[in-house]
Amino acid sequence: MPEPAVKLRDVATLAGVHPATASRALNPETRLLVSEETASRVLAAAAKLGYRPNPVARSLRTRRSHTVGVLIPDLNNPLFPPIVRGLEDRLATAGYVALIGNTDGDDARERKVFEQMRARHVDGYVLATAHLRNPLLAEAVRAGMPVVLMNRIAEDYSLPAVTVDNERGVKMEISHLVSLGHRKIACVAGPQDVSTGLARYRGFQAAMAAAGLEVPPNRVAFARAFSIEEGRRCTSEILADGDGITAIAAGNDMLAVGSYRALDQAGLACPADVSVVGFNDMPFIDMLRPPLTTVAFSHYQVGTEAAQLLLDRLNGSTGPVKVLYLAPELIVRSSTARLS
Amino acid sequence: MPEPAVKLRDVATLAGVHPATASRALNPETRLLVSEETASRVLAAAAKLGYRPNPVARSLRTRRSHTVGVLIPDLNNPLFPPIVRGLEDRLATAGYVALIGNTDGDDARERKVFEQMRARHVDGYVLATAHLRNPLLAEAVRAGMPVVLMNRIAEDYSLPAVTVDNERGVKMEISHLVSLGHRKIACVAGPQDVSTGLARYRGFQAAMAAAGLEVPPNRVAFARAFSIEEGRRCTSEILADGDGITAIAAGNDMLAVGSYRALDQAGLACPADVSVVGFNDMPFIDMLRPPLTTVAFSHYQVGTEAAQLLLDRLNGSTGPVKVLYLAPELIVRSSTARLS
DNA sequence: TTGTAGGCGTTATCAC
DNA sequence: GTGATAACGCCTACAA
Repeated sequence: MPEPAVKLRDVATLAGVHPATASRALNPETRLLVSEETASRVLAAAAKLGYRPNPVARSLRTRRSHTVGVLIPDLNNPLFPPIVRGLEDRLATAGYVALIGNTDGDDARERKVFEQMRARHVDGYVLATAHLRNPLLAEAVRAGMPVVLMNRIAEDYSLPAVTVDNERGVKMEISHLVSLGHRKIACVAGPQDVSTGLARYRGFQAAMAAAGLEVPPNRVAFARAFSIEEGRRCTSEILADGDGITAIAAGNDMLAVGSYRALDQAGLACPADVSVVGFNDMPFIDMLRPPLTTVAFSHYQVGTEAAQLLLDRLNGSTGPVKVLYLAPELIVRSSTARLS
Repeated sequence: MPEPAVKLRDVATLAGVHPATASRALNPETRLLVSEETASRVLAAAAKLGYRPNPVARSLRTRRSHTVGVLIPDLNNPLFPPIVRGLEDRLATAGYVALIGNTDGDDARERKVFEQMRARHVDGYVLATAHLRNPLLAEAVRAGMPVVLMNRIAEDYSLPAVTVDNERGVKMEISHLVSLGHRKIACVAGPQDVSTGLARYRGFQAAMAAAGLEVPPNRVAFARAFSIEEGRRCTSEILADGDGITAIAAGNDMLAVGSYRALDQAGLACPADVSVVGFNDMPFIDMLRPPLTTVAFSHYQVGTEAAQLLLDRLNGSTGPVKVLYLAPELIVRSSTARLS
């Protein structure tokens, strides 16, 4: 007995009005078109019957699904759950739901998911997939779909976006290391075809230059992915060079964990021999030994702000494109120590 | 220019057939009702125009949204991302998408999310919310909605479910500890109004009894939540009793981390003084110091199996209710050591 | 202020 | 095998 499902007509009948009138009474936007008395009669009838508008029929009519597509590389990356929650929570307050799609950093898969979402008539997209050049962007914009970027920005500032200020975050880390006496600071940079990888590497170079410090090429290594293994590999390479570095700035926390591994393997202690900093302050990273010094920002807020930016577009706001930079915060833990 | 959107009628026109015929040709289920020749003509026309069926219209007509509601306590719990991915991946192969709802363990919020999903006409539910007694279940079943449980089972086996064999997992841990010479084993149990908390506590008592070991009440503490802080509190209580325990079986990995903290505070070393085991083998738990001995199972598979169970129901399968117990695996790391 | 009528795009049920 | 027709539930010009 899958419940008869009460529809608008039933409400109208019970209230003794025409369905059209009931529709107007039920919709806050049009309620003022109806006499207060009938309106309350309709509302009462609806409540009594437990009426729930059929969103499918409504969507067919209004051509809005109240659904947004969210593309992320991988939900298993601990960075994303809080972001997604922020998104969903904020979207929910406006009656929207999120369709989550994982791309695994694979362009083909990304396109497929994108198309499936389009087929489902999502009203807009939130993209957190990080590859810098991406034809999807142009395509979505051309199709008139509202798009918001997360954790990356469009090179030409042509799209609304929310991201942490990566450059500033790295600068805070380098200042911290320098204040501890470190001079020979290495960089385990993230992939350079990814927005965050590039921005943080640039930030590193800028911060070092600002501190008047040299960065010989043998103190920089580029990871092919934000993974522990790549962090380990890059760090090992740098250590093998025998340049006597005393600190490592990793492109994110995962790479920093890889640095831990490499130091272990090389018989070096953190922070006694080498200090390490990460980026992101991802969940549980404070449980490591030693707890990692890193840059934090509100992941949840990235989600809520991105949702808000999209909702603004969805509501027809047509103002200038907003790009939000969230403030980074240096979290000093025990992976950094004064140079002795 | 939000693209004119090609519809069925356009395809029909181009193929020179009636929309109804085009519909039949396009739908694999009904294609055999149409001559092969016209079918291919329609298909060609559709391809040429880039036709995408409007799922909203289709849903209105067929009364199936190809959408399922997934209720979980909190996406930020690292256990869930892999489960959700398993779900989504499997559902996607059948053309379904998941709507994720976080309940935060709050019954009121759970009901709200449940209702919102119902309003969106989800075709079924996957519930991973853990509270044992839950009126939602009866309600959903009464409404004729397919429901599958994850990480818990219905007490009377009345609903399809996927879960790890908690009792067996705990038994493996206790056997492991006993084989290392431990006898005074404490239990930091999870909340008893939660399926996994209860099952693992029962498993603990059963395993201890089977090993012929006593469990005085002062060696058991019940956490009010699966949190680090509760694990710390419970462990501290047990330690304060001065009973000289040599091992702790925690209700899950978070509680085990709390045990680490409490041991630290008490000036005890793990595993030198006290061995600790967790449950779940959650992501990144192997990065702790010391790496945690725990019980693993495929989280991803929990998701895929649950999805499959639901799809079976959705496809009208009406066989007996299946309850799947995934095999647990003991992962021995460095938090357990031979009693010296 | 309220009723009428038509249509959103698709599919199910008839006829032919 | 194919075409015609109606209906899924709702919204919105337009008319009254």
